[in-house]
Amino acid sequence: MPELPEVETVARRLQERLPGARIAGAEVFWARTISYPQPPERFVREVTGGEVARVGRRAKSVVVHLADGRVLTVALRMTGALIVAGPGAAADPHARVVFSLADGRELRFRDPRKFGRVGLYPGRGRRRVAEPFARHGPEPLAPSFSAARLAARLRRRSARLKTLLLDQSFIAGVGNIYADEALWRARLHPLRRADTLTEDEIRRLHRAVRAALREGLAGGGASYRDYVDPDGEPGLAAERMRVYRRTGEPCFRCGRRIERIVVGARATHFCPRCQPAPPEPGAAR
DNA sequence: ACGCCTACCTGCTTGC
DNA sequence: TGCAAGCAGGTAGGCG
Repeated sequence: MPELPEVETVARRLQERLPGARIAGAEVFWARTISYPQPPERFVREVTGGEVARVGRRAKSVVVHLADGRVLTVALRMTGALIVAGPGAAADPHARVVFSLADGRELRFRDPRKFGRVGLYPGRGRRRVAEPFARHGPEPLAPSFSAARLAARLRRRSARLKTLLLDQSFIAGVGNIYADEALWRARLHPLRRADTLTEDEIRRLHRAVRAALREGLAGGGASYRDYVDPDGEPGLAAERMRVYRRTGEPCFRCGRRIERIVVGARATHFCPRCQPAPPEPGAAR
């Protein structure tokens, strides 16, 4: 699933080739992909004529900043991909939204499972449209995301660590894969309650989240199967995962077999020795 | 605030 | 070999 490192990688690749491009038209093949504005015809009308200024990322969304200040947001969700196709490229049966660029290229949003969302929002300032990232938490890789800041947020919460890491209003950009990887790095059990962490454990978690995301980023965001970059190239395989989907395989740190449990309906992988169970009720093994 | 559930979706894997 | 069931999970929204 595209999480922060994958989305950031996509955004950087697009930043290399999209700025200056003018959107000559758009076609929507799956109406529900458009989150705003509605109906899709209005989205098409309003996006047409836009010029790409730069491409960035917020949370797990690619954010295309247009020259007039509006932003085109693309939430890749599970299987979404943004592809830059040259003139004459074969049609893609999974394309949900296709932007034709004035230079003859196409920017395609392909998304087999149709979970992804594309929106066009006014820039800051005027208008009272809900800002698309109003409820999102801090960016974990931002310099301002300090251990102290994380500590302050954790102390207020009693939820389980795994649940919190997946909560986009708590921290933006972490998904199921990097949540498990970060908890393994921090040697923290996924069911630990946030407000029970010691200062040292908080520091470990802070470091671990950032290290896991940075390593994913360094690998070109290659953590999942459906990933393709804007050239349509698949990422590297996910060999660097320490626990994710390694159920029954030995822990890289201690050799103990990795276990899989379900937390909040999400598959969760951890090492029962390195990540000791919380001494709370129901925390058997 | 939290946990739990359902819905949204389709492709891949698993099991018989 | 073929086919059906189940799994995968990001996020919104509803309920207790």
